[in-house]
Amino acid sequence: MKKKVTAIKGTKDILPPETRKWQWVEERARTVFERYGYRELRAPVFEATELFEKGTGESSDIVLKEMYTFTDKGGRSLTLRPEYTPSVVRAIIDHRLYLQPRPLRFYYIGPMFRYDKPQKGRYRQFHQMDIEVFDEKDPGIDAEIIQMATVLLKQVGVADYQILVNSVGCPRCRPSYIQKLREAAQKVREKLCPDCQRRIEINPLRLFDCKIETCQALAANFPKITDNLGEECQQHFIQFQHYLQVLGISYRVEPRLVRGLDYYTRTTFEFVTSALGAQDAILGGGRYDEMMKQFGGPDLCGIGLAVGVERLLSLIKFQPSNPEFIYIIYLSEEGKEEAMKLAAELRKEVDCLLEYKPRSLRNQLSRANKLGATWTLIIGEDELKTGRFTLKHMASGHQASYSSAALLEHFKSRGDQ
RNA sequence: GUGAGCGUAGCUCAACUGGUUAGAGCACUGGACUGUGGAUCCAGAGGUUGGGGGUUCGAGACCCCUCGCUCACCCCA
Repeated sequence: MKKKVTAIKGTKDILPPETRKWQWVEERARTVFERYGYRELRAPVFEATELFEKGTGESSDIVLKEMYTFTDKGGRSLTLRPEYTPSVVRAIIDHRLYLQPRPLRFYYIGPMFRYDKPQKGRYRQFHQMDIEVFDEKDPGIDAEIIQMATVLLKQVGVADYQILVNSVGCPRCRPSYIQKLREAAQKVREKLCPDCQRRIEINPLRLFDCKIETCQALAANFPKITDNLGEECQQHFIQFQHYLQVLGISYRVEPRLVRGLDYYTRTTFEFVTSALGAQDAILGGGRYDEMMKQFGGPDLCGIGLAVGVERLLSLIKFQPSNPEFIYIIYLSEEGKEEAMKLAAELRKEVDCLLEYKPRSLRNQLSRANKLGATWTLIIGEDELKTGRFTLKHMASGHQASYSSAALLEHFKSRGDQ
């Protein structure tokens, strides 16, 4: 093999027939999102780097080490979006969308970019289906979003998952909790692993995530965020869970569920599965009540979720079948011209494939068979003489002759069914 | 960024302890077969064994470097 030009690390070509599966999932997602009142908002794939530094958060792993950042010819620092939420917030402020009747609901399906080391279920270009709600502080919406996600999963035939929920508090109650947690960890610092010792300063919430047994045992005695929420956050969390129960959704409170984005407040949640390897989250999200304000917009709260399309697809066994089509066969120049005209007509009603390499009848039938044609339409000497063309159903071998008008009528009535 | 495993034809894989000109199945193209496909048979095309260096009379195999893929850590979709 000569020097290869390949897709770059962590990116993938999505080829037919795999693309059918994507279209199928995307279509179902759109239908569900629209049904819950969401409308599509398409933002650019790149933004000012600053948007993510402020939005996603300077201390998040995403901003610290995972962004595709570059300088354009005008000297601006731009970044391929690693997530969607800051872009929507920016668009809302940009276009004063908050002046429209609120709450606002948007969805989007598209690629995201993170400079991560690729592994199972994790790519540098990956795709998310994302929904966001602004200016709805009632915990009912938190529950509704989760209920909608269960509907989406059901629509695409995914059943093997668990719902984890948590509350991470807000800027009023979280700092004092973090302080408490740090103090508890400091007392047993010597017994913790080096990683955990670093976590005490950097990200104490991660102390609960350590895989080492001794650390886990110690962490079990650390104070939990869910026991240290402020009054309002506490009420929100209780109500949220109440509404989940009202909607008949089973879930597990997981106080360790922190999520890597700095901006979350109160509700966070994740849908996990055992079928994905180490990257077990198929969908995740939460509330970000402070973001809009931080960008100088109005003080509107927000909540959203992102579904990982690759991860979702890897759980879906189903492969949609190819649509039916006619492979048109001809045997002479005169037949070719008739075939071209007929194909143009028939395509108003049915998929047609016409090929231009001269082949024998046998050869063309063989090719039609390989390509999976539902029917072949034969235009040979006899057909040209009589003006009646032979339509052959490939699976059964049954064939019959039709005038061109009758053919069109035949497929038109099929389409109406 | 750290660690481990793996790189032979488009795909799946062979090639003994290092030993001729690196093979097979599937797929592809053509033919047997000039108006009836799926089957069978024949033929063709397809490789710098990821790349570079080293050891050796001799390397697909052994050693070093490098690139790529995969999985895991961190973190996340």
